[in-house]
Amino acid sequence: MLDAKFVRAEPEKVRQGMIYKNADPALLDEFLLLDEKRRSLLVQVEQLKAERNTRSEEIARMKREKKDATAEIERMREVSQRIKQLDAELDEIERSLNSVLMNIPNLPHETTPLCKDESGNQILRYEGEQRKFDFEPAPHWELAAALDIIDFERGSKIAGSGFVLYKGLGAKLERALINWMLDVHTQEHGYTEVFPPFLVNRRAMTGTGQLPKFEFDMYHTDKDDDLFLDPTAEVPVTNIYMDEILDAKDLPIYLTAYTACFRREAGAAGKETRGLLRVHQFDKVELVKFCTPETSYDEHEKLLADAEDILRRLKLPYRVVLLCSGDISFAAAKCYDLELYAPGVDKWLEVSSCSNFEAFQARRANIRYRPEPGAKPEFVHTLNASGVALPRLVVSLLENYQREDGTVEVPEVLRPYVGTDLIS
RNA sequence: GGAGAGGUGGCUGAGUGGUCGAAAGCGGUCGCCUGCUAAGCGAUUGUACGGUGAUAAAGCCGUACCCCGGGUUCGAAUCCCGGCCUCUCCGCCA
Repeated sequence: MLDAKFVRAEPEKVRQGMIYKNADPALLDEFLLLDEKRRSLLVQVEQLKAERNTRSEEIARMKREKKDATAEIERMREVSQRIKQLDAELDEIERSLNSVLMNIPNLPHETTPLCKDESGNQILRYEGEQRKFDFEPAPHWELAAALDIIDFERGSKIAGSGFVLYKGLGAKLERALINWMLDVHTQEHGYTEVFPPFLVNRRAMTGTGQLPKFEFDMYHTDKDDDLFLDPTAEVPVTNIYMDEILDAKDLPIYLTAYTACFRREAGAAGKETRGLLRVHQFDKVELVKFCTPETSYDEHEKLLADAEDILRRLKLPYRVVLLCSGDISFAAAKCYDLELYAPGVDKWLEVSSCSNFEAFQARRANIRYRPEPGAKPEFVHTLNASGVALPRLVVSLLENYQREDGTVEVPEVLRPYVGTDLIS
């Protein structure tokens, strides 16, 4: 969330940012009104409480001196009643205030293009060679079915549409990609591997910004547990340091994690979701960084490079897109997308979002650091990138590495992990 | 799942209704001392919110916070209820 003091001091900046992020600025007006109310009520309650405290001391003194305090106690009863009333009112206002603030998005960074829809996205560059085919490239679902490495029908049978059963070398390819990506990030990019819970509680989900706005997008266990399935490893990993004060000398912290990711993707169906393009459960290797505000935009560029490195080593054609204000997520200030080309479906597929959240998540999750010993704690900046998401990577890989006979070559870097150079 | 113990400041740990934002120690910061290091001496040392200060800072004032949420009471770290978490023992289980 945004800093309430900042919102109060610079409402017009907030309003502009909200408009460009397609948020309703009425929320801002509501905030300002409630904030005003809260402060005037707070002053009243605190005065009464100050009175209660001094009179309470007085009563204690009288009792010690064995004097009769009945009259004083009688008057205190009224004061306490009044406090109880005002406290209840205040509590309600604070609840609404908080809920309003939680629904105000992060503001776009100055380098994020301002535009209300995706037409403002900027394709920064194309990388890698587009393969020239001398035959018609098949879509991945045909390749996978013929090779018997992915069984879409049986996945649906046991869980529902959007759930995939990998089989044989398909399963092994999935595992190989996960292991290889983790190895690259830990051994060459300086990340520490973590393996977090796949379910998280409401607090964690709120910390990274998925809640309260997007509850409907997530799988949720019953009311007794009130747990959510990770939609991305960003959630458990970013919240590792929830309510902690980190030491400045430990920053930046680089973490990488594999998790399965679960998304309801409600309402999505049809052509865009065929095969592996959009599924309810998928694997992903995630990169998460915690750093100081001064370094976060440098770290953001490095993060992008780390994610890109995966695609480069696999020798797949991709492009880098700078997202505009209207297309970046609720919690992000700036975001690059990496899109892989898939010749079988002839599409650019998003396989990574590389975002800087600045202090937005840290403020919600209460993740701070002490710039130097004795100094006041400040909020860290958090960043994350997919490094990368598997299904669409597999799509691009199968479709780019296919041969005319329907077999698929294994990219060189993966051969030690898959144990073969050809899927046939 | 059953039985028990417990959750207090950055950490350890005292505190069973008013004089407690909380003893003591450790750690941190500043100063002194010391040829260096270690030790020693003195002082200081939580956070949030609000008021005032010029909706700058310092300062000053106030309120809240002893796991969380309720309750009892004129008054709660302390008593009562619910929840969460940790530990020990038993049971169950991969």
